[in-house]
Amino acid sequence: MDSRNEIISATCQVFAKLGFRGCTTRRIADAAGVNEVTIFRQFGSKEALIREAMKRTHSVDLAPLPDVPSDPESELTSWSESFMQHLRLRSSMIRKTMSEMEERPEMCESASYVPRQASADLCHYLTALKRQGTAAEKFDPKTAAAMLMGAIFADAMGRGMMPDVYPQPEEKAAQMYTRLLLKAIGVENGTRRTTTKQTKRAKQLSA
Amino acid sequence: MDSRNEIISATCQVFAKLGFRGCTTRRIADAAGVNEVTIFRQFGSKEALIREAMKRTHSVDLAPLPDVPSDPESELTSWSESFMQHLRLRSSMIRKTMSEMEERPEMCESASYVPRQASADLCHYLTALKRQGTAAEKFDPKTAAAMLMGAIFADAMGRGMMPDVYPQPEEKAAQMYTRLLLKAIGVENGTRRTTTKQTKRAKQLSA
DNA sequence: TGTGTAAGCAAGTAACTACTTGCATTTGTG
DNA sequence: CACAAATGCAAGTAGTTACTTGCTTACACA
Repeated sequence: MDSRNEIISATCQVFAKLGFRGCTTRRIADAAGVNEVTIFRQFGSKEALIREAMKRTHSVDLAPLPDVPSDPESELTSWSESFMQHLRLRSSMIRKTMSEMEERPEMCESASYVPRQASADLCHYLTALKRQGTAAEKFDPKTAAAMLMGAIFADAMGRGMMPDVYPQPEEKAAQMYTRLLLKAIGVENGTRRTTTKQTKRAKQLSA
Repeated sequence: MDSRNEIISATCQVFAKLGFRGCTTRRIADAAGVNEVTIFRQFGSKEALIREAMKRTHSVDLAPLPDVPSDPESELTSWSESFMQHLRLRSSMIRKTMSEMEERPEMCESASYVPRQASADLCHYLTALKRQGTAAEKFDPKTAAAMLMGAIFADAMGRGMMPDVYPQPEEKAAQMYTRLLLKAIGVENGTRRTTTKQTKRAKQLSA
């Protein structure tokens, strides 16, 4: 039972580094400190192994977004920061998955779970802001959500390749995108400073 | 000289579909309708071939953005649309390139040329809007540029995989992101309707 | 103490990889 | 016509790939 986990986590590492074709059973065995045959005895085939490994990788704990918004700027900022952090930590894996998906559509299902969930959560929150009247402008929640998530996604994927194209400092980027979005939908940045508790929570989440 | 071009364009196709490791000399030869040895006689090695092919792929004609903004909404929208179209047409190639870049950093230079250029152009335009006073809000041009480009990039990369996450209809998406950004930086959508000529140009560019 | 299960090891299979060699054929040019 | 360069074809090299087989070792549990 122990070797099984060893193999799966090794598979994730190797796959993130080299993609499907580069993720050979030999390399997995070496990384896992396991004999190559053990892989086939445990999982039957390379494909089955990778399928199994993908299931584990694509699961997350995203920062929650309250049902009724009370401090949009700090709530949204901490959500953005946790989303950004999630993407950054998995950027290699995400790049590989996106690249293989056309050739192996079955990977799509598990891979798209997180962004789908994030989009739904964010849409729900933005809709609440709109209904509350906190957001003064007319806007389409789905478009606004796609814009914020897109900005964060592109930053997480592209900054390593071209750091000068993205805002500085890196740690403030999520906040800066969030503020821009809030302005776009007409949310005043009169952050309710009474809710220090919430600000605290935001900070610990982004850490 | 003809077989050379045939081989290079075949390489681009195969690479976009299967990535570096999947882009075998056998497959390239088949796609080019050429004997495999011809590849080695012409280019010496697979690596040299792909290097050559990448040079050709990563070149573009992006819609120009005027030095002095006159109709921000239509000008920016047509730019966004052409940028989106460019990304969509090359989405497979871009995905593969992004995936291989960690393993083959030499590909980065040619691949990052277009987004760098686009970012510089957009920043320049947004700065002009700010200086003009057309943009009422305080904002960082680089952040704003990264946000619009990020939204467009994520849409171009992700819509095929999860269409329900992105705004509908697809053809209006670039415009919707652009409008949101303009609101964020405080540009009134009082499009100067006198400049019908410009609107026309915008439409033909996006077609 | 005996037994079953999971693991290691060594070796081997058939297919595929990048790349090479030798020779025949085409093609454009003087 | 003659010559050279570009290409095709058939075959082969050495390495890698996914996956298999047969046999041995180690450990848990009864």
